Amino acid sequence: MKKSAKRERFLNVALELIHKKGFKATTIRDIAQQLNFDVANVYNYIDSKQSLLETYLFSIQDEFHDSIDLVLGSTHTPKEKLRLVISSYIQITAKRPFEQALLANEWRNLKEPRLQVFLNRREDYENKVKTIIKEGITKDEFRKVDIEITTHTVMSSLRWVYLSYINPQSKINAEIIEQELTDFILAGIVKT
Amino acid sequence: MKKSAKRERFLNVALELIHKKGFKATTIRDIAQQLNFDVANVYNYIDSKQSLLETYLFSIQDEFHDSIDLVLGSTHTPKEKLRLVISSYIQITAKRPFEQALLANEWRNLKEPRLQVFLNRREDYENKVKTIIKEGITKDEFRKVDIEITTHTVMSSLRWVYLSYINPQSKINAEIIEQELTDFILAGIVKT
DNA sequence: TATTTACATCAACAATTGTTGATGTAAAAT
DNA sequence: ATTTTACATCAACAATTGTTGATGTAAATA
Repeated sequence: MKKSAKRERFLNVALELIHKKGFKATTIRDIAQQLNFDVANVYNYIDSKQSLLETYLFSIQDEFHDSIDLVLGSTHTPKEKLRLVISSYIQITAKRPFEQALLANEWRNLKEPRLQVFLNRREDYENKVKTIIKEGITKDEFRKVDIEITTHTVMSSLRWVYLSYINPQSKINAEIIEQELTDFILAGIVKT
Repeated sequence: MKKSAKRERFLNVALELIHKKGFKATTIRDIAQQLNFDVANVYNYIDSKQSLLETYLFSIQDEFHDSIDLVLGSTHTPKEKLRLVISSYIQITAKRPFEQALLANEWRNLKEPRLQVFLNRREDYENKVKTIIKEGITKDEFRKVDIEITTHTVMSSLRWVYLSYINPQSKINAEIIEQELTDFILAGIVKT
């Protein structure tokens, strides 16, 4: 699949539609209509409806991995590492809120064997966060929290953020999200 | 619709199936097959596929509202109120993890006008949490956090908990979830 | 200039979907 | 004893679905 301006537009329109209606509820005919062209023409842009979803999900998943790998490879303290992970997570979300929404809500619609690949990769990411938290506890920077629970909680705390970037009438100032969220999460973990 | 033992079983089997496959992906034929009876027989238990989803969602949504109303009507301090809300939220989740999963993932499949009712009611709940946080700030028990962001974060921190009650191979001890989560959330809010 | 490429339309398919009507039967209520 | 109720089966519907093959055209490439 090439990357032309037309294809770029196609992918964006389809993405917003899938976000709005949900993947299953969005038909190829819906996408075609939204773009004002024939149903069959959709297949000049994609191989299948499934592959379309895969494109979105694996692309943004890769970006998340790249960013956390950068942090993991650094020499910062655990506290600084966690702060950086939160920061980069929010930055990616700000840049690609719709794909992040799919990541949160539509991954179930993947089919095997790609679903398994996706889930393994997601677990990888969680394990990387876990590593940071473990290191923080070992180095006595973090309280002796339950690692499983804390990892889940940290991840979940971040998962709603895309909403404030998608919804234009959101009263939430996107700029202060990072500060507030970082404060909140670190307060729950860091030793005082 | 009556409440017989057979209907009870039907609702439970359908619920787990819908949770596992997703609402859209679960067909009436899937449900029938899982129960080992004919497709048409399903309609002796429900009016429509839609109404089935509504049954689950509004039922557990009501329970959440009842429990937070109890807390709001009490004379506790904001900190104690928040602790009670978290506690009752987790208890409901523990009792009805599959319905909680639908609440988190499948509400989009509701159709108008019921979708609007659901969303208004969900906003109501969030506003009730907001009220507690506001009160905590006013009474100087909580830090001067951003109310919108904090409410979202608190709610999101709780939304993953059903996983540990559904997944039997979860390494997470269900008993300590409440303690850890309460600690985490309060640490992010309470003034020290 | 000749040819490949990207984008577009039309018609049609096979499969899957939620739902209904007709009909039956055993148990419960009258 | 009779009638209603709860639960069950069978066959069939109309609508919607993802996808394909045949065909066209304008622009980019050779």
